[in-house]
Amino acid sequence: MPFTYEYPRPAVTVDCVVFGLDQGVLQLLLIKRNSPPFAGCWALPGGFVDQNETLDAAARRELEEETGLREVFLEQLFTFGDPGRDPRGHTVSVAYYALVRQDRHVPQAATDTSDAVWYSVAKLPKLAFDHQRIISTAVARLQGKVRYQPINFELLPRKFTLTELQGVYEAVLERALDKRNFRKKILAMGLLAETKEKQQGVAHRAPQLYQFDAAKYKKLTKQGFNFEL
Amino acid sequence: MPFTYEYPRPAVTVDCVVFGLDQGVLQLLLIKRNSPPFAGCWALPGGFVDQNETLDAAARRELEEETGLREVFLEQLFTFGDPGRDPRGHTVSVAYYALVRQDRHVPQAATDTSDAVWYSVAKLPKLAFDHQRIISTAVARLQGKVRYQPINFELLPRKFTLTELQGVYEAVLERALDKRNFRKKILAMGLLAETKEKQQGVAHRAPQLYQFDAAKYKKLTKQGFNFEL
DNA sequence: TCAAAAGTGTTAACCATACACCCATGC
DNA sequence: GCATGGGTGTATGGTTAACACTTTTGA
Repeated sequence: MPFTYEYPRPAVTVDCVVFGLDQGVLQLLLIKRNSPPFAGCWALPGGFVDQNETLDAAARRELEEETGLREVFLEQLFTFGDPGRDPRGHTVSVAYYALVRQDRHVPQAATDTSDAVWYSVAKLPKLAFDHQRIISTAVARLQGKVRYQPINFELLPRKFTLTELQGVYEAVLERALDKRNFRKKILAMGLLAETKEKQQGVAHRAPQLYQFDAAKYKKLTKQGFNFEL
Repeated sequence: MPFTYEYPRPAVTVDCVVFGLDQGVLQLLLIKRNSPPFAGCWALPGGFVDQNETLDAAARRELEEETGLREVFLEQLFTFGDPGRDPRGHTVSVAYYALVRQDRHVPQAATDTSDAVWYSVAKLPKLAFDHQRIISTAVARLQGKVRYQPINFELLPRKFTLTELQGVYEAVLERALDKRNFRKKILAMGLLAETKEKQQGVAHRAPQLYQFDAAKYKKLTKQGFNFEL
């Protein structure tokens, strides 16, 4: 069933840069393309925006369809619309980035069409379209955002150790941080609540588990509090 | 001449939030709409993206067509795509924000169709579509960006006094800054070059005029320098 | 008892803030 | 000579950065 308009329209798609963490290494979820263009290449999960669908909804739908992931942290990144970026014709892509908790990682191998695979951000394969550029934009955004918004928690399980948290910052920022200073600072903010649990089954002193207190963060933010590194 | 596609496509537009400065007050450039929907309402300059046109090019083209402004600072802001935002049908708008130098301000009253008028950001009229929301997003972005990128210079003439520059920061951030600390900090960065000129014809000590040294900024940035407030 | 990571304080350098008076100019 | 904004320095408190050893646990 064809759709006709008085003026030409570019196609509108969404693409998702999905960040995850494995063994303290920043990973990205990619999809193997089965059909042209770029058949056999790796690409970001994404697809066309449906009629009367919000952009956020389209991104979430495509993410679930292609990777099985849902209820993740998702934010709009940037819109890419260079005419040459898709050989099939003028396509405007609204890019999103997502952060996936470590314990939800597993991309249901089940999803019919596609193999979704985690790749270390440091060693990405050749990518379809301008997806390499989208990823670079996403990494830069994440590095910037992490300094003034507590979003790194979205990459860890609900309960985590301070060392794990520090590891996320180090993975994202690509530099080492001082352990004592990091703990001092992050605890001084009062956004972490100790749980009564300690990590089990490690061959060394069992570390304390903490939880991020989102309600407290919201409250402090309203009072003009500023999260900083 | 109709254009036909296999699947429905939203229309794609660009909208520009144009910031200017008048007597130290932050202003916005708005267009009076002549035709429905929202005839008689004020709106952001903008329009449809042409076939095989980049988004940036579309934004610049619309800006020039509707306001006569060209060669301004222009950056992508955010993309708004809620299905209800345009009563004519599903329309995705890629919003941009622009900063206009004070000495280029004058929106050629000449541009045929439209009256473009500067409004103080503090006292905006009722706006068409979701343009109020786009503007709020732009103001928030500008306030954030100004702290870590030297973009405020784009709102001043090429040569300006430190008091003028401080005024821009105060207008954008909506709070007073300490004169001595501001000067110390901004001069310490070494991004301002004294010119040999002083401001003329003022009924008090003639202030020194400065210029922003973009080349130096670029060089320092490459070396890892970080502009901060 | 060894290996492995957890946890913990102090000091010194730097940076941010607060604050008030004299200066040059045009009218 | 007066009104107007331009221009300048210091002291204090707070923040960041650098740095090493003891503790707990499981194997």
